[in-house]
Amino acid sequence: MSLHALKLAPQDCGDCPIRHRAICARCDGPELARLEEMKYYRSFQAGQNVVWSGDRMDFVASVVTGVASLSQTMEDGRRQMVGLLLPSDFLGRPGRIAAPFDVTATTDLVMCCFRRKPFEDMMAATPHVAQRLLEMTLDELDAAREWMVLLGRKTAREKIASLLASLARRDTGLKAHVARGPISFDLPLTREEMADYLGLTLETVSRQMNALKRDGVVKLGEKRRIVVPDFDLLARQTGDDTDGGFRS
Amino acid sequence: MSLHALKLAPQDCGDCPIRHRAICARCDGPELARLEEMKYYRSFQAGQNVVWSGDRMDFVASVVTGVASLSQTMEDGRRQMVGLLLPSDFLGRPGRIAAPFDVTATTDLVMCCFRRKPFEDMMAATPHVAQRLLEMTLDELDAAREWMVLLGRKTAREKIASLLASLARRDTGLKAHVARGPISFDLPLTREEMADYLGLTLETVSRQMNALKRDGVVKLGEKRRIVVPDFDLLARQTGDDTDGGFRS
DNA sequence: CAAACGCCTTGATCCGGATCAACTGAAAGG
DNA sequence: CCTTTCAGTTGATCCGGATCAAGGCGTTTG
Repeated sequence: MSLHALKLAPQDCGDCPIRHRAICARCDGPELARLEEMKYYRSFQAGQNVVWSGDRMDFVASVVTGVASLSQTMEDGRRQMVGLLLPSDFLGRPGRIAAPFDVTATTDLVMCCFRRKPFEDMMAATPHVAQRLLEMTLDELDAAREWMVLLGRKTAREKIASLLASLARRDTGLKAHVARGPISFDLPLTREEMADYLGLTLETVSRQMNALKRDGVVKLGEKRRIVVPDFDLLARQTGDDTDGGFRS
Repeated sequence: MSLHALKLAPQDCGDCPIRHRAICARCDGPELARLEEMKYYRSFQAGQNVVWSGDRMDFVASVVTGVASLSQTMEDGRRQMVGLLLPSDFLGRPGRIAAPFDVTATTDLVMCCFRRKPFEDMMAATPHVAQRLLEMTLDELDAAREWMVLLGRKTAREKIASLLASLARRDTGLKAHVARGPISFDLPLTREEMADYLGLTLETVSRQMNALKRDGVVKLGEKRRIVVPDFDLLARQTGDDTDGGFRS
C-alpha cells in the first residue's frame, strides 16, 4: 500500500457530509463555487503523519472523515496531545506558514484542502469564511480551556470518563443527556494516544478503563468498541457539573 | 474604599498605552473615532471579581493596565486558572452572552469597555476589528495549547520556571533571550493563584520557588519582587527547547 | 496596644499515578 | 507453520506532589 497521501477526485460540495458545519458553512452560491474550484482532497492512513511541527504548511484544510491529532513532543520524549480534529474541524492558520504542532492521522482520514494563497485572498475579499473561522476558533479556545481544567485538576478516572463522554457526545450528536438507553461508538485512539491526550501513562489508562468496566460504567467490546449503558452514569464520573449548568 | 468598580473619565485613544496591540490596533480615523465614542473605562481593585461564570455579560473589554485571571471552579472547590489577561488582552466573545469563566482582577485593573450591541454592529460593518480579533484569538489558542503541555507533562519545577519565564518575557517585552544581564519584575499573583494556574498546590509552589532561589535561578525580593540574574539559566529550567526552535 | 487576618514557609506523612517488568492474544509476515 | 510485532493487561514497587499541621511575618482592625 502506498505510504503517501492519496489525492482523490473532488466530490460535489452539495453532497459533502460536513457542508453545514465546516469553514464553508456560511458560504453560498458564488463563494461556494470559488471554494469548490480551489479545493482538493487528500487521504491518509491511520498512523500516518500529516505535518511535522515547524514544517512549512502551504495549505489549510477541513477534516471530512476520520480523526487527526495535534500534539507536541518535548526534547526528552514526553508527549502531550493538544487537540483532536474531528470531521468538520479546521486545520491551519491564515497568516502563519509554520505548523506549530505535529499533526497525525489517528484513523484513516480524508481532508478537504485549499492552497494557502487563494484561500487567504478569498478571506480578504469576502466576509463569510473569516466570520466562520472566528467562530470556530473561539469554540476551539473554549474547548482548550475546558481541557486545561481536565489536565490540571481531574483525577485519572475523571479524565478517562471525560474523554469517553466527550467522544460519545460528539459521535452521537446529542447535545446533553437527551438520548436515553445505551450509546456505543468506536474509540479512535489507542491506549497510548489516550494517555497522551489526558496527561497520563498508558498503564494508568488501561487500569482505569478496566475499573470503569468493573463498575459497569462502560462495556468494552471487540475491536475498541465502547458501549455506554447509561450516559448519565458516565457523566457523573467526569467531575463536571452533571446538572445543566447552562452554558452557551 | 468603594467595593464597586469605578468609572473613569475617558482618555484620548491617541495616548492609550495599548493603542497598537489591542483590539483597536488596526483601526484608524473614522473607525477609531467610532470606538472612542462608545468606549468607557472601568476600574477594579486587586481581588475584586469582574464577572462570574454564567453571568450575562453585556460588554466586551480590553485590559488597559493590571492583570485579570480567567478561572473555573469544580463543584468540590478544585480550581483551575485557564488564562491570564495582561494589558492589551481582550475579554468577551461576540455572539455569546454568558461568561464561560470567572474573571477576577489579580492586581488593580483598568479596562476599556464597549457595550456589546454597538461593538457587534461595528464588527459587522467594518473589517478591521474582526480581523484583529481573529488574530488575537488564534494567538490565545496557541498559548492555551502550550499551557496544556505544561499542565499535562511538566514537573512542578518546570511549571514554576515556565510561568516566571513567561511573565519575565512579557513584562520586559523581549522576544527571546535578547537582553543580557538581570531582569526584574513584580509577580502579579499570590502563591495560591500561581498554584491555580499551574495545576499545583500552594505548598508545592512555595517549595519550588525557594528551590529555584537556593539554586540561584531567581532572587526573591521584598513585596513579590522577582530578580532573574540570568534569563537563559531560567529558560533551561522550563523543559522547553532552549535553542531557537523557530516558531512563528 | 493586642487580636485577627492574609500571605507565605516549613515539616511530616500519605497516596495516586509513574515506572519497571512480565505476560497475553491477535494480526502480520516469512 | 513459527516468529515477530503491536495493542493491551496486570503486578510490584517507587516517588513527586498532595495533604495535614504548625508557625512566622507584616498589615489591618478594633
